[in-house]
Amino acid sequence: MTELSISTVSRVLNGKAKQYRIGIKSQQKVIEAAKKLQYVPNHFAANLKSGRSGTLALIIPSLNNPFFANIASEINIELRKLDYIVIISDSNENMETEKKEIQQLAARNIEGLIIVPCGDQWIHIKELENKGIPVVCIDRYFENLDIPYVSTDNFEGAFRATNYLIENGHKHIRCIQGSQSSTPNRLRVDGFCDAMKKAGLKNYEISGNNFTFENGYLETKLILQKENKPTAIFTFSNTIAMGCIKALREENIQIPKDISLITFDDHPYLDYLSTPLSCIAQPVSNISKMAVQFIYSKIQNQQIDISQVLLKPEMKLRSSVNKIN
Amino acid sequence: MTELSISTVSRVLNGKAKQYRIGIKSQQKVIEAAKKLQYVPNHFAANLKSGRSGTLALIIPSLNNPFFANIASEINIELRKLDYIVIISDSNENMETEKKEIQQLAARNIEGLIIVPCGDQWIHIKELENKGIPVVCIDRYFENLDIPYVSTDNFEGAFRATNYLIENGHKHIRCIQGSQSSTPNRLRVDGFCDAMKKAGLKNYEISGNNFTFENGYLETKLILQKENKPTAIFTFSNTIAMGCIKALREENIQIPKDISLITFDDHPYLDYLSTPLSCIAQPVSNISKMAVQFIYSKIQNQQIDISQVLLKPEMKLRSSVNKIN
DNA sequence: AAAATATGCACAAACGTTTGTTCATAAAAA
DNA sequence: TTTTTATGAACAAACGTTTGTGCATATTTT
Repeated sequence: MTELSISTVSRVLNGKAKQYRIGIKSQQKVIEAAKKLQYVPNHFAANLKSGRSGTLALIIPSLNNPFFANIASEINIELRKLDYIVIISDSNENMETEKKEIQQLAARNIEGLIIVPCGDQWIHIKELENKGIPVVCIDRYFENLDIPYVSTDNFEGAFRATNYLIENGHKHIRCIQGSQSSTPNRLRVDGFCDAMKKAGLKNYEISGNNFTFENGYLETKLILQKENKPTAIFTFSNTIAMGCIKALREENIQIPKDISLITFDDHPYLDYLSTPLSCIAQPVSNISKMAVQFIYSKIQNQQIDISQVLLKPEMKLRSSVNKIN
Repeated sequence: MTELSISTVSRVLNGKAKQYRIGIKSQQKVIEAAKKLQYVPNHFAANLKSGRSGTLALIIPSLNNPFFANIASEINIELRKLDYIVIISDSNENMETEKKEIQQLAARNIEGLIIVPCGDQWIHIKELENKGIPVVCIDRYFENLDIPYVSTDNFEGAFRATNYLIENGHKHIRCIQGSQSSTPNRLRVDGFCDAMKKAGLKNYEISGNNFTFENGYLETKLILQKENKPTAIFTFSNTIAMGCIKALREENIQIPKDISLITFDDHPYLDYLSTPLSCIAQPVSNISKMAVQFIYSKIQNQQIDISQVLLKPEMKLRSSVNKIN
């Protein structure tokens, strides 16, 4: 068609015309022909040769959780801007699934992985990194492991939320936590306990074991069984909060009249709940953008001095916390 | 390592041992060695040769919309079960983005595409199909085009919702619609108008032009400006409904005391809103599963007799519609 | 005018598999 | 024993690019 060799075409289309001194005329011929024929290069062949796949992977625990869906959306959009395609995997909060996904992804020569690890194991993740594939953790991460991460300052978030409750006169507070094996959860526990201790308060308890609706529902039911009900509940995720609200509603407990509620994670809907819910909002957009920046730097072998970052959360006060006494 | 040829290894690992009569012993050797060396085949090379990429694509208008996130999640999980990897793209409700994505995906030799088309153009989609890549539309689709689709029976959904309002004594109803270029929207309009006409009601109007929060907000504001306020509003999506609620709240209009509200699309949160919202719930899970089944059949060149399906929606009554007069 | 240099492009190897074919050897049939 | 058939595994081409190298031809320098 162009009567030019394959290599010439390849170089022009890859913008290496100058480097290989392809004449202007030839370039135009190639570009024209490519348009006319609607030529799309075969990525597989290209990648096979070049080793670059133009593909990144994102593993999150559940696309159904709006918090993660939000992250996925942001990351997806950011990476497209950089001309990467992203494969989104749903580990379903299941360690085995996560491991299998990573295996599969490795076979697809992904250039990097952004992951919200779903458990406390990290060997498989570290192994991937050892193969030279950059990894960045978001939201959940591993302290003392030299994998870059971007997350919220969970300690501070929990600390502030708890203090807010305390300032409003609450002395008996219950926490419903998520997965105990996750670092953010641990830090939230620490932040909560710290605030309570500093205030000299001892009437608190932490229960729960999962970032799920069910966990929130069940634990709240349990809390409501007891004689001595708390004046406030602090849930560690939006899913837990929803379960909690369901249980409270079933037992005819009013928020915040009977029990105050504050939660981690924001969502547009929270404004429209029967009682608009106060929360600790994580900087999802910035977390996503920074994670993308990290992975991109690593792919390009750029050194990044600081690669373990905690961003400040924002407390959004609505009307789910009552001032008492 | 195994002292066997590459081809033998390939065949064993691809389960074609029997077909090519590879001895049991050799098979074991290969499998052992593969394990020991943690061998992962290079998909690019494999796909280059075989033409099969093991990759499907999903294009949706916005991951941030819980309705689509839900679909994405379901489809993702279903396709993983079939050993496919799925690339999720966010067209951002933008036609140009959608076209570009399709181009990019084609270059990646996807074996099929499931898409929620974001506009009224379909040439680029048809072109993809003409290249031999199976396409299935979900939610939004094109009538009179022979591309398979799975969606909700939007006419019936709107018809039933409207009738429900009418049965509750509403005579002055306003609709806030989404993108007029989409088939589901058109059918919802039809369903709504049909129900009104059949009831002999003439006091209705349809406004709006987008499945967005802002559209819902703005149109509601406009509606509230008028002298003659409707007794009920019917929004055509969850996003529109949220915008509508915000506007109503700002103007101190109570649901359902002052104005009743019913919407398309369900969401767990709807139960916990200040006024739990009645809705037409789309069978998301079934839509997703059927779409996967369609695309899988087409990939395997199986004939499917019926490939354009509308599934029945479910009306979920909560408490946002008042009985009047 | 000859030599040196710059310019433009094609050749061919390589990437890591898959797969049709061939070839050797072992077992079965004649 | 010889011929036929079954069994097992290697050979080599091909997939569609990328990229190092080399060979002309054109241009500049001496």
